[in-house]
Amino acid sequence: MDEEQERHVVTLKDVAAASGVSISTVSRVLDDRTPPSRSSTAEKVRRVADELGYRRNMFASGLRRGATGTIGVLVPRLTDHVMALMFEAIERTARARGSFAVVATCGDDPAEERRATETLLDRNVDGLVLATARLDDTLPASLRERGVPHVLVLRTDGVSPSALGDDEAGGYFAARHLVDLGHREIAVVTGPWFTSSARDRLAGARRAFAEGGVELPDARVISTGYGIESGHLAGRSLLEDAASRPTAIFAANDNLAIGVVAAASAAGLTVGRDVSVVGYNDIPLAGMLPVPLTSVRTAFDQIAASALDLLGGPGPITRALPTLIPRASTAALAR
Amino acid sequence: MDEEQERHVVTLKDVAAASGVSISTVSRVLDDRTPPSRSSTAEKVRRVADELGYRRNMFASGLRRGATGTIGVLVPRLTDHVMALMFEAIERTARARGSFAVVATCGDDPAEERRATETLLDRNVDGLVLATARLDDTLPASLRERGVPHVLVLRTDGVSPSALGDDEAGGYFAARHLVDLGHREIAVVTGPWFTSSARDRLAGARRAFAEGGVELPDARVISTGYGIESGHLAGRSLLEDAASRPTAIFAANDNLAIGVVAAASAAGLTVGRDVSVVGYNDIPLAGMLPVPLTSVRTAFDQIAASALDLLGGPGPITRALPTLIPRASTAALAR
DNA sequence: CTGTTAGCGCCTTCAT
DNA sequence: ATGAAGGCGCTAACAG
Repeated sequence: MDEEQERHVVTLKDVAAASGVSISTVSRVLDDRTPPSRSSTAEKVRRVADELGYRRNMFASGLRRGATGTIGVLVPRLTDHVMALMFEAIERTARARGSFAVVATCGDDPAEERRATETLLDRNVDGLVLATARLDDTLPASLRERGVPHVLVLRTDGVSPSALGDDEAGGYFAARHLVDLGHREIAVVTGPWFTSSARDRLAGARRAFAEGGVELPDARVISTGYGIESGHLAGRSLLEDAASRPTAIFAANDNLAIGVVAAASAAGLTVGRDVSVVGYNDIPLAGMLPVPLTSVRTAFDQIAASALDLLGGPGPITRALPTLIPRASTAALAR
Repeated sequence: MDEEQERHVVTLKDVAAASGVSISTVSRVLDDRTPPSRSSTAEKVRRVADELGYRRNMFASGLRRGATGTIGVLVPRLTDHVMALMFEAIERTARARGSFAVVATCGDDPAEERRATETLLDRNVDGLVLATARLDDTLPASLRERGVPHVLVLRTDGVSPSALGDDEAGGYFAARHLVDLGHREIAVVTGPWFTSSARDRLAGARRAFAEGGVELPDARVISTGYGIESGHLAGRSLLEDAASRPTAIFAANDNLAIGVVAAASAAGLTVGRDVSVVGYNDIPLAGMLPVPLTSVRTAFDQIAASALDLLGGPGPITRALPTLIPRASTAALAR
């Protein structure tokens, strides 16, 4: 019956009138940044605000405060499972800390990346989380100059505060696993050379190979995209010639691994028997494939937590240790 | 050298001062909602604004205008590929129309759904796009009462404006495909019974079966979640008994299909030879599996466009026609 | 078309 | 601890 009243947006003024105090008192009582007062006035104001269904107008509040409780996240695409996992982890963490995470996607295009960054900045975000860093990228540098709080995740430019997985260690675990299984003819399919993750995972693999006395000729290293398609192509070129075929492949990303597996199937090879494959990130799908995929699990939640920590104060580069998850796609080398 | 100047945020006042006109003139010239004036003053103001690097303060603007150019999107989770595809389509469409899409995730929990809705509303979004509708859900009804502009996508409650795929038709296409291939022992694994998509896809399948004179006993219908895991379980229970085993399975979602395929592999069956499997949505992964998956392609972009149209004026329920994409996972019944 | 005037809802000195 | 007053940056009436 009192529909009109329902539709009216409740402001501080309404709460003040209803509780018989001034607007500023209400504002202070309802300020969530300071420890809540236990005075009777405060109690009453809170109760009235609740009854009336008061909700702070973020625009007015943000305009006045400067800060907005919003952090902007930039990812290449959300349809990349790794990025979706990363964003969800950031969103969860932000929410737990009382912030809201908004995301923008920009593909792999640096120009689009800048545009998206400005869009996010236009929305007065308190800080920026970038999962898009290229080693040759100038965006982080320009953010540093402009004094924009930001942190890089998953990939770094080597300078800005970054929350990463320990890709070198992960690469080492994956390669070491294959070496331990007796493989000596091993290929590595890694991601785009402009990402620190691709380089570091390869570097870690090289270390394991050196330890195990395994050669890694250049022809056995393919740097490509991070999509399934790329893995498919790489797998085909590695597996087509039966004579030079490796017995194991480390794909520096689960998508790449899935592509490699598809190529192996197409070549009539059974993964886990004829050829071993290790992926990276351990996306949920990895364990649910027809042949469950051995992978290196990235600690997304830990990375998200570090990232938000680094947004607060200036900090260095952190690296969360990953874990090898062995499954059926890797097996001991048939002698 | 003029770092200080760089750090200062440029406001309308600055632009006004620099161009020798009043603030309101600048405001009007820079108003992107009206056709841009070609007068010399306007030209000059635009140039100055550009040089100074003016960017509208969305908070101040939003506070004054009421509208914010932001639409809120609610999905269960972004790690569900279907939802990631849907959101990306909405984001693209929104951007093309000059809006910005923000997303919140809420799992499958109605309470969380309400919380997330309020969070989005608190951010003064101009409208809400919900991909979370349950048939028994009261949220759309409450949004209708409160007069909040909203549209449902992919799933409907049957009342609020909705932009859907034509799930009945899609279910028909999938089942008809199997019938045409000669299968008569067919099972259907569909999604949660509280989603319109699960019910409609099953209804479409039933129509195809009826047309083809194929029986669908209750034991051959499994309603479950929309995750890979659910598909795996359903597949196992359908395929474990060789005597009663169906020769084909329609999974009303690619995740379910992937789970079914994994179960088939585990049971020593080769998909496409021993058992045919059809999925739904045609996520990019579907075509890249070891055995490429036959699927029904959902027109996400078309759905996104309809959704934003419906947000404008009140409208009915639209259904975008899907397309069957036949691949190697389905084959003619070996006689 | 231009400028002047009043706020949008909130926060924050500054007094009390 | 409270209230009064001013203003964040922008836009919408209102006059000229």
